[in-house]
Amino acid sequence: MDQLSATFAALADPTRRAILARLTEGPATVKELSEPFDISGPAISKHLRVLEKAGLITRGREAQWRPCQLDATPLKEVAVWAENYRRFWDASYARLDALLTEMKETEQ
Amino acid sequence: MDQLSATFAALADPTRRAILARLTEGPATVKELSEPFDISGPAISKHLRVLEKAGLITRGREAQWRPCQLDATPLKEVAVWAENYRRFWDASYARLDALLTEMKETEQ
DNA sequence: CTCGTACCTAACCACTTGGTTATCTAACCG
DNA sequence: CGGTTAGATAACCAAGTGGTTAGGTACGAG
Repeated sequence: MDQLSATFAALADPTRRAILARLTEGPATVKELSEPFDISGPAISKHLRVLEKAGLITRGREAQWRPCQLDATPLKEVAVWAENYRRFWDASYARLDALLTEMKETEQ
Repeated sequence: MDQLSATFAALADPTRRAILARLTEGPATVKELSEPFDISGPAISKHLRVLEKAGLITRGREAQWRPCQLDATPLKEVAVWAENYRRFWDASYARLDALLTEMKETEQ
């Protein structure tokens, strides 16, 4: 699985997006991350492994805690990818696009 | 499944992203979309249904053809979502963020 | 009407996913 | 040492995914 696919797949789950949102406030332990959710510890562990494999979090080791930290680098790729479609949702961008196309045509 | 999750899930497959990329060049029939891939028609149909359910394409009806057209609206939500994490990958944005936080603190 | 083309649905298969419970390791605390 | 806490792993299950083949529908051409 390529990097972008892994990132999109990781982001497809609301629980994992919520975990990422929580990590914007700073590092957290597995226990802390699991607090807001009504699911078991192992389920959280699985989500964290998916996030880790996608490169969205990094994990440390402090005594019996394994603190998680956000790594947003893959999200930059997501933003860049999505931006390539901006002209298809942004009307003003679409007009600019059409104008540039027209200019290119009259040029020839 | 919420809209954003459906969109991310749809984008997690490279074949579906390739279909979207093809559709930026204009509408296409199912046959045309399946050409570049070495998979069966029904497999393409399934991908198109996923994209349709995610609101990423719309489908028409022209005789025996079912032309597909890109609808990038959900991608705007993706871009907006990702942009919220910009300060975590963009160093200069992070410095600006820190500065604003500092200003807010001294304000009080 | 018949044939070919475009496309869909149905049924099936292997694999993955998101969850569970039960069990294990590792570290701190008395 | 023994007990508690944090967390991972294993085994299992139901549901979903991505693919297949077979067969059906709808339309245009001859």
